[in-house]
Amino acid sequence: MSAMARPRKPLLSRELIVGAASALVDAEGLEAVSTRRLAAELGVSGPSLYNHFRTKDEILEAVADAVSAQVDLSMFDEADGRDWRTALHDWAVSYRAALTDHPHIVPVLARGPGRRPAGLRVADAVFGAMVRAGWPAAQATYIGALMRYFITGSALGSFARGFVDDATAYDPADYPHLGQAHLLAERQEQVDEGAFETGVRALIDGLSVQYEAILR
Amino acid sequence: MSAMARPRKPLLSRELIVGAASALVDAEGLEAVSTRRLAAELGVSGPSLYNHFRTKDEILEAVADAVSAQVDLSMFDEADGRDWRTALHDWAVSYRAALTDHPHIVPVLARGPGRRPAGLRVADAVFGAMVRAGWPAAQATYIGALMRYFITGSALGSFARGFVDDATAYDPADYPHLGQAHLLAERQEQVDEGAFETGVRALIDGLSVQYEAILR
DNA sequence: ACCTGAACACCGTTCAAGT
DNA sequence: ACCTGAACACCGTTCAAGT
Repeated sequence: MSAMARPRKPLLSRELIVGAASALVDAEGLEAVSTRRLAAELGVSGPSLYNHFRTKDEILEAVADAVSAQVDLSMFDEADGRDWRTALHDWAVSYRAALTDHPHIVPVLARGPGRRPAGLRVADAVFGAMVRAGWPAAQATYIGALMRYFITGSALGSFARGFVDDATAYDPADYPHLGQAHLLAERQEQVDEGAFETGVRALIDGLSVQYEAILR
Repeated sequence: MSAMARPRKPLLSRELIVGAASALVDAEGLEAVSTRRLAAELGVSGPSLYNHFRTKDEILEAVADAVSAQVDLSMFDEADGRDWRTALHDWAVSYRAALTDHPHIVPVLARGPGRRPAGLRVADAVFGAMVRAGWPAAQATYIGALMRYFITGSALGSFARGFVDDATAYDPADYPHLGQAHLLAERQEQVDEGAFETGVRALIDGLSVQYEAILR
């Protein structure tokens, strides 16, 4: 025995590392993830991780990609036959659900699709479906982008979560219309849900107006 | 002379610190801001900052708030008389401009208004103007939230910036519709601009539909 | 009150050494 | 190939000491 430097079977793998990192992020947040802590969780020493990932950031990117992989894309299948409006709405709901399931990784996801395979698959599916529905390529690109803006923005900056649960923080002399802002903290999810649903509906209704104009 | 522990006039102030931090964030990004580095920029030692702010995070919050303070709110003045649609659009453009002027601080801003005075002033102005225009309080809350989602999401996750400028990164077999994705990196600002303008227009058009329905 | 240097408990990452 | 401990150059924050 003694100083077991290399076992015959690898102790780690990318999958193992991503799994432990995901669990740690979900349980304790992004700040809890240090290479030493993550390695300890896996029963190895810190530098071992560098045999499988080049940087800590690559590990977090992989965690984010695993979340993107949970987004349902079946509504964009050619065989599905859903109207582009319905498909876009259902996708937005599925996307948001994936993000609110793993809120702590959203800041990483919000940086853009980058090189993450699942994130790119999402962008590809939306673009393809919009083009098939008759949108010009340029607008299809815009739609993929703007939906992403809204969905990640909503998951990241949850409006209500942004307010502090403390009446004294909001002097009515300073903010005449926010008298009950501290109440928002209590009704957090309701405000988030309502704003999200209202926004998705508005976006799709508004896009419909442009769609009709394009088809004359 | 020798070990000057305390001068008769303070070397630092909150304003001085926020100014130096803003400059550093703009020039080199969030990661460049360490308490030691920031202090060096101000000609003092690291721990000095803790006489004026309780944590480094409070300094970054103050930097974010200074950006919020640059957002034009005059379109929401009662005397301005602009239609709520026009006011919302003009405000969104002003808000986005403030964020793209200081892109590195957006991740901090996107966390929500929290206790930042200028951020709260923005939320207050939007809410007040929507209520005055005839929106019920609940919808006015939603509108403030969803516009913020979209604007910060757009500033944060700039779609095009998210793609890598490297043709080999995107195998057409994996992403059948993203064949020219690497081209997006070149047309970065154009895609961002187009997606933002399309999205704002869609949001406001869609809200108009709901507005008409509410007024019967 | 406001600054200092020293110290504490951390970081991400590199690297020679082991099997 | 894959793990280790030691080391490097950092972190944010606390605190006693100085004026």
